[in-house]
Amino acid sequence: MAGRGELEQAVLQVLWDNPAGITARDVTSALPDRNLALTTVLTVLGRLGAKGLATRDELAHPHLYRAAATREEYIADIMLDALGRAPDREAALTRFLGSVTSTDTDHLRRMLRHRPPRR
Amino acid sequence: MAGRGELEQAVLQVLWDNPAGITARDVTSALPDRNLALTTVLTVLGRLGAKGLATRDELAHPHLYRAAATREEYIADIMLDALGRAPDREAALTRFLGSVTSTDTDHLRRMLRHRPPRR
DNA sequence: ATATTCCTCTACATTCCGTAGAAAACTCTA
DNA sequence: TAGAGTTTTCTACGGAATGTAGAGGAATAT
Repeated sequence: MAGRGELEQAVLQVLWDNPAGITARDVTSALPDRNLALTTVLTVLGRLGAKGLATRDELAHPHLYRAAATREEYIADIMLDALGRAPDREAALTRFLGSVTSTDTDHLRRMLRHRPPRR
Repeated sequence: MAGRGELEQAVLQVLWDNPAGITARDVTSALPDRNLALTTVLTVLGRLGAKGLATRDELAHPHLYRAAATREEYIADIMLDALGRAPDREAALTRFLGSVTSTDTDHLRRMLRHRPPRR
């Protein structure tokens, strides 16, 4: 269950930008264009928590919220989830490689060189 | 805009399993557990068409429906979309590689060897 | 021509999301 | 310790997406 909504995404971004934790009020301030009520942000944070995408430190007052996973973990999870739904992983990976930029393939090559194949 | 619903996914699967095209009635038959009305399937097929995920041959009677993209293209698109939302593509790819199976990395290595780096 | 099958249009219930007020709980300060 | 201010919870509502399908017109078959 991924945070699909626009606002949920925006709030997640704020959480990722504040890894040390952030209060609901400061999340609101971090999204000035939206002019959100504090309770709106609290609702969204609660929903993100219910989805396992955010955690909160209730010992702190006001509560501190954090993203449950890093941005990269979140992205990688989406990618892995998609890949996992492919009946033929290799074919999906092939198609993926075919659409990725050459910079990406360069990165991949370098990374794979540093993690040599299991033998 | 991805076909996010459960039923839409199930119908997409049927379309992928029948690349030559399939009638709405046969889609219904392919999902016996759901016991769906034919019109339900037609509605879903229409929605998938509106989303660009399915096409139909109206010259045939009954109409023949097909997936607009292969399963692999669909999957790869989701992966690319996720990757595109990463501020740091390299970091996301690194995390992705870290979670993928060793079979997957073997495949990737082989594929990358066949598509040498642009120089 | 008529029975059968198919397709379109319309509709309704449910769930998710954006949004926020009312009221309870907590904290600070005089 | 009693307000005052802040924070959190609960409840709610409107709009969109989705699952579901009937009514009735359109196409086909016999």
